[in-house]
Amino acid sequence: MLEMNKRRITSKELAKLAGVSSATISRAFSPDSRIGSATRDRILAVAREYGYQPNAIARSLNNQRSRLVALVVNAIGNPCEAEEQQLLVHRLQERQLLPIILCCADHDDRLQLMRLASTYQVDHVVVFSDMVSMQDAVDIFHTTKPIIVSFEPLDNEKVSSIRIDGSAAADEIIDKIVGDGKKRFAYLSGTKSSWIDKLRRKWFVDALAKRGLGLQAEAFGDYSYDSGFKEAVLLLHRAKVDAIICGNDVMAIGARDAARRVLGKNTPDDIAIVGQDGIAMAAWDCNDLTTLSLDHVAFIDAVVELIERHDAELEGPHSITLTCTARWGSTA
Amino acid sequence: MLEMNKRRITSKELAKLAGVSSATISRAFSPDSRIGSATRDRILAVAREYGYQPNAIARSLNNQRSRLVALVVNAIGNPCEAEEQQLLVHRLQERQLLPIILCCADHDDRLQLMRLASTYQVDHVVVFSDMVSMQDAVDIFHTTKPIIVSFEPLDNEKVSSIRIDGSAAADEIIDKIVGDGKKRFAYLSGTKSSWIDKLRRKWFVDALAKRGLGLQAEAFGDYSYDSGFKEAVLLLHRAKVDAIICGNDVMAIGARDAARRVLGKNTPDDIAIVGQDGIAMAAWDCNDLTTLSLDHVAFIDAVVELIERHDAELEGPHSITLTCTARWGSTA
DNA sequence: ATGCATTGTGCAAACGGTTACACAAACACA
DNA sequence: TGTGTTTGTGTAACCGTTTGCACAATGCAT
Repeated sequence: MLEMNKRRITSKELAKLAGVSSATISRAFSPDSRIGSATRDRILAVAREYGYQPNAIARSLNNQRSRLVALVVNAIGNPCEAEEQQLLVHRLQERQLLPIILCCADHDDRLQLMRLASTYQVDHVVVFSDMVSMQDAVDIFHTTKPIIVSFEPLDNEKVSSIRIDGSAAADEIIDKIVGDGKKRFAYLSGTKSSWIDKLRRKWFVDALAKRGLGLQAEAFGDYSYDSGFKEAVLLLHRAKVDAIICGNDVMAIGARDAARRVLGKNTPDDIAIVGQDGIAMAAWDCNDLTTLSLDHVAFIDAVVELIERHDAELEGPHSITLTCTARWGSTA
Repeated sequence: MLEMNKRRITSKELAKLAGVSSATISRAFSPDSRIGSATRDRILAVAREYGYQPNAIARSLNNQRSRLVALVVNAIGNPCEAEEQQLLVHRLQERQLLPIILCCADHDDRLQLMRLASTYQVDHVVVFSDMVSMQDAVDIFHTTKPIIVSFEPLDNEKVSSIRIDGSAAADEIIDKIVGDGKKRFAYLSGTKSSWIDKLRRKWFVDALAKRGLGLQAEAFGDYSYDSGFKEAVLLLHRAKVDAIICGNDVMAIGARDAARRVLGKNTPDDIAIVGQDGIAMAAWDCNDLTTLSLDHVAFIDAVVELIERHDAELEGPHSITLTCTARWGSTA
């Protein structure tokens, strides 16, 4: 049983116990370094006995490599991001990389936070949030390996990006809805300043335009269920629409509830409702949402690929494009 | 504009630029250290100019204080934890503490992961997951400040804990359901090995026992919507019950959907369904769940209080007890 | 003028590892 | 037996800070 409250043993102390120098201890813990296998085994045995583990902080200082990854996210609870976050965290951990979560609603706080994380010499930065200016991120993390950003492209030697293309899927969805006889569309955006939201909106607006249609009404929420509910109520009172395209799935669920509960309109007959993201909850029986969805696994695969590319010093930022697909539910 | 790809400037280099020693640089960045205010101002100005920020890794090595906090969680996406995680992350960040997320389903991986995090000399450990043995956690993190564990009590000088008491609320809920004429109860557990799940189950079993009732049937899920749905179907085919108490809200939503969709039974008339956690989604119009809920803010307040207690070296582990309340919805 | 706190700064030794370099021992080959 | 390569280990410098100690300069009371 290890003693409590005792300082962790250092390599120098272990060296004395094993009758070697601290350099040899270090080598015993570095996979491919010149060391006799007998010595290594003996050291590892003694290390286990005394509970020795190399201090990652000291190691990082020397290596210039912290194995820390900053994850900049909008929110942790939000299901649209959570599934991806979860996946990414697992993939990082498999690679012995530790994720530091930076999560902050307020703009200035976010900058402060990124500055703080940058002092920890993180090896990589993944920006999931489209609320942070890439230029700010680059300025703050200019000493790390390239930054990976989910969406917003920025022409900079430090930024690798993942582009999302949902235009084809939006086209299919609009096609179906128009085929069902709907004509009066509304778009319910996420946050106003969101880059990705503008992009998503464009896919649908373009798809409508192809058919000579436009938006009859528009509103802005904040990606939350409550905002979806509230804005849908206002929207439906304000304008006569028979289809609402929402900025994400959670707002779509809110809008669906609002239509049903407050206006007595049911999907898909009275009104069509479309989400975006393709989160698991969208497929739940009680929701069964029609949604423009992105393959989360493919997305995270892409992020991991970019990280590995950076790790391998195959620098030069890179860009990967992913295509969305439609998930057909009973709401449109 | 800062130059790209350039090594971060060090305190020694900045010292040269400012015409002082690196010790003085350090003092300029330490709030209460003996330094002339003129010198400090000059240094901060030069630092800003060259984009200097003290290297937190080096600082941690020296200080024996990393300002890193390990958060051991079951999953990131799971809404029951996500709300708390989100809150805690914010509170930590306010205190300039950076959270490292450890998230892992598999038992052995989890131990590996905790060992990895422990090499980063985290200052605090918060265990949100009831899937990890506290004894393992203590063995691994025996050099950090006391561990904070959400639920499972362990009599150890390194463990502070937060106890949850839901017995009174369970009593109220059972009272209401029995008053509505229901008699045949089932309990749908979360994971089998979960400590907290056993506790929650006990609250309800005790409340039933008080009224001379027992469980007619029982099943085990994994806290997910899908498992709630599937297990409820099996359960309702297997046994005649008119009330299902679920281990968390998400399973309750799954069970409600299963009852309605597969069996054609509606809440609360045909069957009563109760959740636990009190997540935001439970209050959504489409769910409106009756649930035994915990005040997340109070919970995180308690966690933060324990962390500050440890930080202030008012050591000695401490224990805080929180009481759950009932949230009344239309499902029971 | 003298002594004595007080204040501001530099020097150098930590903190706990890694690694370039040096060197001895072991082995190869003629 | 000597030369050359390989292998395993130790020495010491370094990674970028913090901080105890020493010391000069300043202020203040005699």
